[in-house]
Amino acid sequence: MATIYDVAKSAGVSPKTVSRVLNRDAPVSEATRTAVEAAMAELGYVPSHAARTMRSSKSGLVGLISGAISEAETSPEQSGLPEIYIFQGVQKVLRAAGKTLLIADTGGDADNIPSLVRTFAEHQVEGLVYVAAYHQPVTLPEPQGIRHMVIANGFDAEGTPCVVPDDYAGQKALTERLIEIGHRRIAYLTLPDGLVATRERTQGYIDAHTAAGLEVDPKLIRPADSLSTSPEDRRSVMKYALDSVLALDKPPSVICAGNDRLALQFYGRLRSRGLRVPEDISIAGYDDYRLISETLYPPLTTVELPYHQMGCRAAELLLKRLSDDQQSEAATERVSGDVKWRDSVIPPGLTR
Amino acid sequence: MATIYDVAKSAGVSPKTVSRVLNRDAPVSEATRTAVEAAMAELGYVPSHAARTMRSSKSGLVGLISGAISEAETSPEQSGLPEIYIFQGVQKVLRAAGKTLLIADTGGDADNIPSLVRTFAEHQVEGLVYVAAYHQPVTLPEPQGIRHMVIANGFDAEGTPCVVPDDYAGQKALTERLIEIGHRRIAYLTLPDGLVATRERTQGYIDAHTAAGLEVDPKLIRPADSLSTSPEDRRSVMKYALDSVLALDKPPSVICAGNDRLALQFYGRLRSRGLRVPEDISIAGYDDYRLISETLYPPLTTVELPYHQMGCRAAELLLKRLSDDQQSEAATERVSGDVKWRDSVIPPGLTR
DNA sequence: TCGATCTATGACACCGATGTCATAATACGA
DNA sequence: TCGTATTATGACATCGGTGTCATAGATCGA
Repeated sequence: MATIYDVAKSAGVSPKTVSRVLNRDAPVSEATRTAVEAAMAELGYVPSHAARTMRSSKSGLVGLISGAISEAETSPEQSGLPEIYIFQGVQKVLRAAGKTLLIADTGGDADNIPSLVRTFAEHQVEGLVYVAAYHQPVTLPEPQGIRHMVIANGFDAEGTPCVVPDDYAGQKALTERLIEIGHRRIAYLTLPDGLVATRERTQGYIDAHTAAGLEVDPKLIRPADSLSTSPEDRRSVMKYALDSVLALDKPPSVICAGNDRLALQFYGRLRSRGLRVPEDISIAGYDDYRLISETLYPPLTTVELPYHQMGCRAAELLLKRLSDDQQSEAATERVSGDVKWRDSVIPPGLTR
Repeated sequence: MATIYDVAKSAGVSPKTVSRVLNRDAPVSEATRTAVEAAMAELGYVPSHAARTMRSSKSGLVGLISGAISEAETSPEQSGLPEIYIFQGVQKVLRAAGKTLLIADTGGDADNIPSLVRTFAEHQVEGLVYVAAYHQPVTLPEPQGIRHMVIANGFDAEGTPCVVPDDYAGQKALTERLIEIGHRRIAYLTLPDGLVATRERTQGYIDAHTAAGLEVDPKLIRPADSLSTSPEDRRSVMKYALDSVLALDKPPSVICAGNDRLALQFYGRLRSRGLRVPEDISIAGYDDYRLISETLYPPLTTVELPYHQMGCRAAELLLKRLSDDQQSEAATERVSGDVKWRDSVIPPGLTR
């Protein structure tokens, strides 16, 4: 690899002048600049980041850790997939700021984290982004010389800056629109009890009713998934929840599912019972997991989980901390996703 | 940050001795070693990778580029998701070898690639992994001073080493098992014409028949998806393919779908026609896209696309090239995935 | 007992950039 | 026309490690 000395010799100037051409940090005569640039092009010169890092002790690197950083034993979903959207968001923003992203995955074993952090420290990363698999509390390890950290899709007890989805607002917005088009019996078949998402979304569902002056029927709210690792258990919880609400005296005209995966299961079960979607009953999901929501027929009305956006915001939060340096007050940023209105929901009693 | 000099001073030895303790590349007396290690621990010393890189010109970094490196205008799927499994595989292997992974995403714009490659070159990456969105031909940019490259999930015309899924073997293995349990009328409703996967899998389907001494009925093979960007077009292709095979004089006893997404659509459409899965007709998918295959009821028999494995192999291929250095002959490595046998397939004519 | 060998350690230069300071050449104002 | 400010450039040290070579002591076989 050509160095700045090779370029200098080839252009007949000093290394320092080449450096000035590179960084435009001091005036260089037109003629010299041209000569230097020609030499760089001819030699295929690429500046060494390592040397720059050494001199400036600014590496231009940011680390990202994903995988098992959760407190929960098991994830309620075979997750991991949405993380890529977070990566992409983080990377896009960092790249625009001239940073480069280092990534590491714990491979499901949180014990790896200290070693990952150490590797990042050796590379002198300027900051670290932790990505949680789903909206949840996490415990971060000792920073080990890394000054700035942010959490994406999770939060911790120490008040580390973080970006989380606004589950409350999402379910509230969806519910409001359902009410608006006439639904009065809205079932909410949730993710497992105990999840942050379940808690927040349920509150959104309730508040939307209250705001519209409607009473909430607790019989319409049931968990349709469990944290069990047995698929059979989970399936039977799902069935039970669905059957329960359908068996009510006043059955729902629409079912909100805890996520698109549950919605997919509801499609199948409702059809096996001879119910048409949406003519006989409407369905809405959550996540906008497009492989499901756009593939189902009819396409699924759902609430987007703004993963990409969360990644972007997490990166921006980190960049702000890097430049401010002084520890600005901790921030929890809530990012809300749009309601994706598709054909699985129609006004009650309407046959298309 | 503490440096090797700080440690040396604190331990009362020379910097070089500290370096020896770090690298174990020369004998150091027990007493000195202990003193140095104590000093390192006390100061929280972390060696600077930048300094090492500079001295040794070995960065320990490997770059990964994903996103639009395809020749195809649009991906037939909203893809991107499986890439994360490839990432994880690559990262796992690299990490075990002491390398650190830099990632960048083109954000769908192939024009970004040269700039990404340059950034990687500045960081003196030792090699580069390109990840294609699906099994396809790709065109790589000029390496720009990067010596070693491999492609995961794709291949190019120049014979760059690459790792691809063994689509032929996958579909062949699935078809063989279907024949084995008694199916004789096996429909194959494929991904869009023109894809590598379609070509190879169809051949696998045909060869499985031939090997079993069965005739292939071309009416049973139809594309059920198109490269159109319009969801309506794609849906009507799917419907037409399904309706055609069902309307045959001798209709199929099992339908193989080009992927799990299509299988999901077939579940819905078959049920709307009053057909039960698998009692009236069996269905198999491809990809083992678990969010779909394990969520559907009955769970979907499908062929795994070994993304994780491909990532691992790609990284191993790269590592081998890094250590050999001499350009070993180009390799195309085919990785095959297992058939995941689930409840959506039963022998023909059998009612459970 | 003495040269040969080995062990443990340090001095010093160097990797490739860039900050600091010095200086020659040029421009400018009185 | 002369002193001062400005422009353009280079010499040199430095960032934090490690390769090379030198050297003081210890060990050992004859």
